[in-house]
Amino acid sequence: MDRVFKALASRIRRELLDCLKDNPRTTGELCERFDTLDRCTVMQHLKVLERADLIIVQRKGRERWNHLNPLPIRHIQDRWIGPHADQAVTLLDRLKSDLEGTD
Amino acid sequence: MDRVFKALASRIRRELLDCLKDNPRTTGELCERFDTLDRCTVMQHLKVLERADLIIVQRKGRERWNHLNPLPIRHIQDRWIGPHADQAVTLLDRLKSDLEGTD
DNA sequence: AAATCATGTTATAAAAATATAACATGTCAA
DNA sequence: TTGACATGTTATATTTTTATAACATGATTT
Repeated sequence: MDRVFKALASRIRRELLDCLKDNPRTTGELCERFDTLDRCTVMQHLKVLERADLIIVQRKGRERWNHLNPLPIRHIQDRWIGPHADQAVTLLDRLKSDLEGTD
Repeated sequence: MDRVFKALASRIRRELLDCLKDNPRTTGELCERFDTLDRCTVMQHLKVLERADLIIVQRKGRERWNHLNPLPIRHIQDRWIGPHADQAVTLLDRLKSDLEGTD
């Protein structure tokens, strides 16, 4: 879970995952998409994502295809994000009843 | 959104938010809870959380009470985490129909 | 087989994050 | 009023992350 949260801390890495959301892409395609960065940097970001299991790598000949793996995201949603986000409902309920209490 | 993701990258900060999930606590209480860290470090972590709007600070005399603000978490859930986590359902559907296709 | 393509790795510099030390300020109790 | 309490800020050292340069490897095309 730690690796996933750390991986998602970087905007570039989130955008990489955005790119992969609908379709897998080759490493080369991603390097073109983020052409303001040195290729090595993109490689390093991809490595962070891979070590967090956020992408699955598939080699085909000399190409490397990167697939989004949504399961760790699902996992942090269920285990951390969700329970904390649920407090927003609790908070709204509390505000609501506080307001009703003052009517 | 960037600040929220960066704030959540740190395990210590996530644990701070865990502490605040059910009840607000004073800064002093949090420093005691994380007594392996220097108080200045806890202060710095709290500052990151505050600047990400993940906590709301309420001063009462010489005490500072820190309240979890769940709304930014809700926000990243709805805007980023959720849509990407939904791919897990899509992925499972795809695997399922792939399996059915091979029957 | 040689050249090109696609990607990978290591080294290193710079930037960012994290930790503590030291000093400071405001509130409360004696 | 003084001392204790609760917290805040700045300076600085250390660690981690992020960026590029340089070199390397395997697959494909010519």
